[in-house]
Amino acid sequence: MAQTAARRRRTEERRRRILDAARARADADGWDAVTTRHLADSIGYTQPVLYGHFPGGKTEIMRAVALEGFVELAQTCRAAVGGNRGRRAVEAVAVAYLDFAASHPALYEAMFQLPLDARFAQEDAESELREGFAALADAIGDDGDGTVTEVLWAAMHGLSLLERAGRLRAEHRDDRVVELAARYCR
Amino acid sequence: MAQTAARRRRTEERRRRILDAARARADADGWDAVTTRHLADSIGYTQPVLYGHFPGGKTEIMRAVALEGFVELAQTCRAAVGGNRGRRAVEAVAVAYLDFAASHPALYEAMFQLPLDARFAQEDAESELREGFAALADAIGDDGDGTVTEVLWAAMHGLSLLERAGRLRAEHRDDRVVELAARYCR
DNA sequence: CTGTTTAGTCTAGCGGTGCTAGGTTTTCTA
DNA sequence: TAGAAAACCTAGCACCGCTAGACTAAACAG
Repeated sequence: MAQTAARRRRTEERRRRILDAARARADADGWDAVTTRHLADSIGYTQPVLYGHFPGGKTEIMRAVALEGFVELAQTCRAAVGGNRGRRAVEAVAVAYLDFAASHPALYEAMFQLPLDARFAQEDAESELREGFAALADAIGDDGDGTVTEVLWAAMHGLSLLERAGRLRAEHRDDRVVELAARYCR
Repeated sequence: MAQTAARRRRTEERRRRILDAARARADADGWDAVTTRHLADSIGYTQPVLYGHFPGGKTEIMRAVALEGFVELAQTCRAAVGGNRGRRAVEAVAVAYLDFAASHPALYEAMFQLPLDARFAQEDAESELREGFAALADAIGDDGDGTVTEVLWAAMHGLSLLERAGRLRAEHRDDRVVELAARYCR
């Protein structure tokens, strides 16, 4: 039985290594470069071992990475709001959000862009996602039905993606944040 | 020489069929379902023929489709603005933009999400993209340096993507448009 | 009309992908 | 220590984007 626990520990540890390897490779070279063969190589095993940990294959691995991303993003947004209120809060959360997306491109991509199962958001990630949403709503003091928060979220999401795609002028990033905050405080 | 013209016409026609087939298949089943083999089949030729028309392969085909999308989107936005001014103009353009993205998902994906060459936007599509951007700027009467227009564009872009991903409440779509227009008129 | 060049097209194949069936080895249990 | 169970690997499937080289049809020159 003691060995069983050790085994479980090893399993858990290897699961971690798979996710870390996937995330590292994805951040470096994009998700296309994350292949099951490379992933298996990087943990010192062969392909089928991956499927013991993630029966759903590459898709499930990406899902697991994305899920961690939702947790981190919600925490990041909460921390950014801190004691700020009104315009300051919106600016802080916007900066934090854009920084997060910019500094973890592959993670953000897994969270929002990859064709993961559509029902994904409604299950595991739902609570994490809602937590992040609530952080946003608090930041702008949304006391309505959440419509304003949805629009703010969409704006930050769009800014993240267009910035990364190089379609917005990088030198105007701060201006955009200011502009955004001015239009969404209260 | 007359035959040469006929040949060119046939070439042009086949190029059209390739693009149409790609776009149709992509809209139906996503870009992953657009394979060079299926594409060749659907025009009645074999794979290498595609590379005679698009030496860059699948990527170049997607690029060509995306380019047409930029033209259509710019026209759509211009038409939507029409004689409207202020808040009405923003609402009209937002509705048109979101409708466009929703009704041509694969086209929109090719335009903004697929990992096409980064320098893509700076070349062919630049003028079309700028045209669409100008239409937006006009709609909101942006007389500044374009920062506001960038933020509005990002908001619409984000709304499009989050809506399609099923992460916004579909029944609140009109509310979001109203909210958006209220915050970006003037 | 004939021979030659050129353009168009196909066959076959490369290296890569995600994924898996089935046999082998290692580890744990009794 | 013998047998059961878990862990792991080999080998292979069907598919992907893409291309070299052979073949055929059309255009041209004499």
